Amino acid sequence: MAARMKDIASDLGVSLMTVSKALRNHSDISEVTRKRVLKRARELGYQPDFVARSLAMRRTYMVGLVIPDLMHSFFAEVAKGAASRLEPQGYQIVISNSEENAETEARQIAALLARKVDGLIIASAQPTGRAEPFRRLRASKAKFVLVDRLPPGLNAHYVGCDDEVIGEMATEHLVKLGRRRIAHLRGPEIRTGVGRLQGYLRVLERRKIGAPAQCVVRAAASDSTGYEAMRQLLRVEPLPDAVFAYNDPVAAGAIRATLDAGLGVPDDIAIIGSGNVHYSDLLRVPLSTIDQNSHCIGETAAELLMKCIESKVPLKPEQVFITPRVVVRESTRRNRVSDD
Amino acid sequence: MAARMKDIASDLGVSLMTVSKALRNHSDISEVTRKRVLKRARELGYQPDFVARSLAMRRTYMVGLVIPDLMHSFFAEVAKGAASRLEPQGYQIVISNSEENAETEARQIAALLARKVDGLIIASAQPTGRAEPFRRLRASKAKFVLVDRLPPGLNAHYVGCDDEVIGEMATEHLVKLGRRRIAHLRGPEIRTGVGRLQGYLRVLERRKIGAPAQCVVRAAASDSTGYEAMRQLLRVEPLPDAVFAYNDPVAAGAIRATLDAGLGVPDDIAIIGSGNVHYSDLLRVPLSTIDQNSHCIGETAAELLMKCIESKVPLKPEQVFITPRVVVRESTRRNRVSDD
DNA sequence: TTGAAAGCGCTACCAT
DNA sequence: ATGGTAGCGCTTTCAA
Repeated sequence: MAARMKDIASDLGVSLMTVSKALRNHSDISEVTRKRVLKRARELGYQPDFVARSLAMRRTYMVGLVIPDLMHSFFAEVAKGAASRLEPQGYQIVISNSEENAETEARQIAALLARKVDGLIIASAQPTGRAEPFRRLRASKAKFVLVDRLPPGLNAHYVGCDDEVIGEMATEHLVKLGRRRIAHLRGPEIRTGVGRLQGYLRVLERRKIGAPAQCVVRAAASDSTGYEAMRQLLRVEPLPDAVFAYNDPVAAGAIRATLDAGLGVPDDIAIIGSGNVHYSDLLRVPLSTIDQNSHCIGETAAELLMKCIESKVPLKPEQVFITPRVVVRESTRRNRVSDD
Repeated sequence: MAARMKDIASDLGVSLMTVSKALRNHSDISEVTRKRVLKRARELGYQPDFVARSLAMRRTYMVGLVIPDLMHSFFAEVAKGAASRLEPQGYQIVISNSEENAETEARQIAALLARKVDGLIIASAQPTGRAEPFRRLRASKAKFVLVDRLPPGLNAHYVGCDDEVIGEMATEHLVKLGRRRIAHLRGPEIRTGVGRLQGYLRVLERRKIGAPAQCVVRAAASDSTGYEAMRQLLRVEPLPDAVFAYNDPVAAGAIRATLDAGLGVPDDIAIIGSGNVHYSDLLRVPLSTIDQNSHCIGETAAELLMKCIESKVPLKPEQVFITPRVVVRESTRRNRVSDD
C-alpha cells in the first residue's frame, strides 16, 4: 500500500538503515546515496509513518488541549494562539471539549495521556478550582500548562489574565472619562467574578470615589441577566453615569436595558464589558471592553509547554500573567453633551 | 515507568498473551485468570498504550477535522457535533485550522494522513471549489467526508445545507409576513452566495412577486459591507419592506443602517439573516435568521465517516442535505402598525 | 560510510 | 484455556 522505508531500501539495494539516516539528513551518509534515496522516496510518494516513529522515539509530537467550551470564542482563540506556535514546530493539537464538566475533563486527560501526547494545555473546568487532580498529574510526570484558571494554592505552570487587573483597568477607564457614579454588574462567585469586583473596589478606594452598596448588582454571565440587573440599577438614585459589566454578554444586556429606558449610551451612562467577544462591535452601540489577549495566552502557554517538553529535568513551575488591554468603542466614547 | 502488559504478566506468572486477551475480554480466558489480571492492572494503574496498539492494529481511532476557522461559530459547532458522536465510540478528534488557505489545507491533510488518522472531516477552503485534490485523496483510499462546501462535479461523501433551500426559506418567511417588496443583500460569487440568491429569486417567481433589479445589492460577508449595501438600498423607490441578507453579519450591518436612517425594524423593514451566529439575539433588534443546523451537520458527518471507516469495501459516495430552519426573533416579528 | 541486531508495546495467528 | 512466534514501521546502538 503506502511506501515504507523498506521498499525504498530494497528498490535501491541498500539497507534500511541507510534509508532512515538519509531521510533524516544524518551526517554520515554520502551525498550520492542521500540523493538517490530522496529521489526514490519522492517517486514513491513516501510519507513517514508517525505512529511507528512515535513508538520508537517515545515522542508523538502531539499536544492535548482541554477546554470547557469550543463555542466560547475566548477558548477558540486560545486554541488558535497555541496552534500558531505549535504547528510550525511540527506539533499537532488534539482538542478535547470538557463541556465545563470536571469528570469529563478527568476522562479526557486520561485519554490524551493514553495516546501519549507529549504535553497538555488545560483550561480547567474544576468547579471550585480543585487542585488535587493536578497534583496527581504532576506526580505522574506529565507535562502540562494551565490556562485561564489556576486552582488556588496550586504551584503549576500557568498562563492567564489577572482578573483584578481587568477590574482595575475597566474602572480606571471610566474614571478617566470623568464619570464619578460608577456601578458594577458583578459576576458569579468564582475567581473571575470575585477578582473583577475586587479590582473595581480597589480603584474606587484609591480614587476616593464612593460606591453605594446598591451600585453593585449581581448578574450571572448572560445577556438576559445583564438586562435584569441593569433594570434594577436604573432605579437607583442618583442614577449611575457609568457601568462596568462582568463580561460582554452582561454588558450587551445592560445596553439594551438602558436604551429601552430611553437613556443614551454613552451620553447618560457609559458601559464597558470584558472579554472582547467578536460580536462586540456589532451591537447597536459598539461595546468598549477589556480584551484578555486570549491569542497571546495561547501562544505563551504553547511556548511554555514546549520548553517543558524539551527540557530533560522538570522545570520550576512558572506563572505568567498576560496584560489585558482596553478596547475603546462607542459605548464609552467621550461625547457627553455637558461634561462637568 | 508506566506499567505495561509485560509487567502484569511477569507479576502474575502468566504469559503476555493471556494478559492481552484478558484485558480485552477475549472469550477464551478463564474467569479466575481474568479477575487476577484485571486486579493487578488496576493496582499498577495500567493504561493501554494507544501508540503501540495503533501500530499493531493499523488503526488509530483518531479522526482529523480540517476547518477554515475555529473562531467562526459555525465550524466550532460542527466540531462539537462531530465530537459528540465520535468520542463515545472511542475516537479522538484532531483539529487543524486551514485559515481559509488552500495550500495550508493541503499540508494539514497530508500531516493528518501521516499521523494515520482513520478518517477526515473536511470543510474545504479551496477557493473556487477545486475538486482535484479530493479526487486524489479518494484515489489514495483515504476515508473522508466533506462538510459545508462541496466542489462542483465532485462525487464524494458530503453533508451540508442546501443554500437554495436557505434562500427559499428566508424569502418565504418574509412573504408569509405579508411583505411584498422584498430585497436581497447578496453575498459573494461563491456557491453559498449564488445558491441563496437563486432560492430568493425562485420564491419571488413562484409567488409572482416582482423583483426590481435595484433590489438586489451586493455585500461581501461582513457587517460593514452590509451597512453600506443597506444604505444603497434605502435610496430605492419605493422602499423595500423586507430584506433577506446573505448572512448574519451583513444583516446586523443592515439593521444598523436602517435604524440610523430613522426607520423601524421590523415595523418599516423586516430583516432576516442566515447562520444563526450566537450573538444574533444580542443585537439591538434580535435578529431572525436561518439556522444551518451546524451541530447536526457535524453529527451526521461523523456518523457517515464512521460507517466508511468500519466498512471493508469503499462505500458509494453519499450526499446528505440537512434541512435548515427558520429562527424567528424580533427583526421579523409581525407587529407593523398598519398591516395591509 | 554502511548495516545488522534489538527493541518500542501491542495484536494476529496458530499451536498446544 | 493458554502461550509462542512473528510481525506493525521506525529508531537507537554498536559493529564492520
